[in-house]
Amino acid sequence: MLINELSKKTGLSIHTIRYYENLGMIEGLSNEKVKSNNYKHYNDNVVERLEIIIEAKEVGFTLAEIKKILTAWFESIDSKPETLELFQAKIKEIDDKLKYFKQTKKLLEKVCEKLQNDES
Amino acid sequence: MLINELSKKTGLSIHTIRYYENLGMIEGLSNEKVKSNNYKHYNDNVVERLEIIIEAKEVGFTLAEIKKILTAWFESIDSKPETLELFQAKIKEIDDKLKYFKQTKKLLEKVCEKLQNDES
DNA sequence: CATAAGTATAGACTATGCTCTATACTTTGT
DNA sequence: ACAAAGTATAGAGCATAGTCTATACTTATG
Repeated sequence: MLINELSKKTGLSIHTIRYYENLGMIEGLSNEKVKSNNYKHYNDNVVERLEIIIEAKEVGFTLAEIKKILTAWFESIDSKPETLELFQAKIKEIDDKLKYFKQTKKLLEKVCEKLQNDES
Repeated sequence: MLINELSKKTGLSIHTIRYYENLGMIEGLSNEKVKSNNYKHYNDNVVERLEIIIEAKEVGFTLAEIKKILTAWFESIDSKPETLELFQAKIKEIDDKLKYFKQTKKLLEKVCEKLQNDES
């Protein structure tokens, strides 16, 4: 598929997709033999990668971190112990964040109660 | 307490604290009657506010959003239905994030497994 | 009492993550 | 064939959240 279709499938803007491609997070290939243009073609793996990017961004990973996740997951070149440690640390971070989320949810619920009481 | 002590208590840099103060998220008062300077004094309420800021930032709230949380919690001026709705929407967002967190944690655990298998 | 350390203010600078514009080329539809 | 739409590349611009520097004043210390 071309970038337009990829954009529609993922909900990401064409600009954003190109930005991610410039960062080396995804890669489209231009079919040099057949075509006179250099339009890039993206396969389903790219969709999968973008979906992981979206999900990981949602929980606060930086693009640099997500790039490492993708490399470890799809390329598995980077199987140094350091990388394993990085991800184990990240799992711990996620557990911490879960704690914070629950605290903040409680805080917000208290705020809501307070607002409702003030109103009545 | 002065800004230096506040910085030490919260772990935030003096620069960051002043940045938050410029945004109107916290307020220090200079004791105009007694002193010749305009050094600002911060009370324990400011520490509390900064701790809320740190916690809420941790779970991905923007500073603008956190400012509203603080206003609703401490000033309770802003008890418009809109504000209540904002926070109820935020609680829903947090629930969504919890879902994403669990997914991402699973992904990372799989990545770790994969890395460990490749190594062996 | 001189000097080092702390404080205030304004503004410049940085990093991240987009977002948009300009330019140029390619393809598609009528 | 010609206009409209799609694509590529480079680079400018923007929002958020700091971070740092310069300047100037105040306070504390040997």
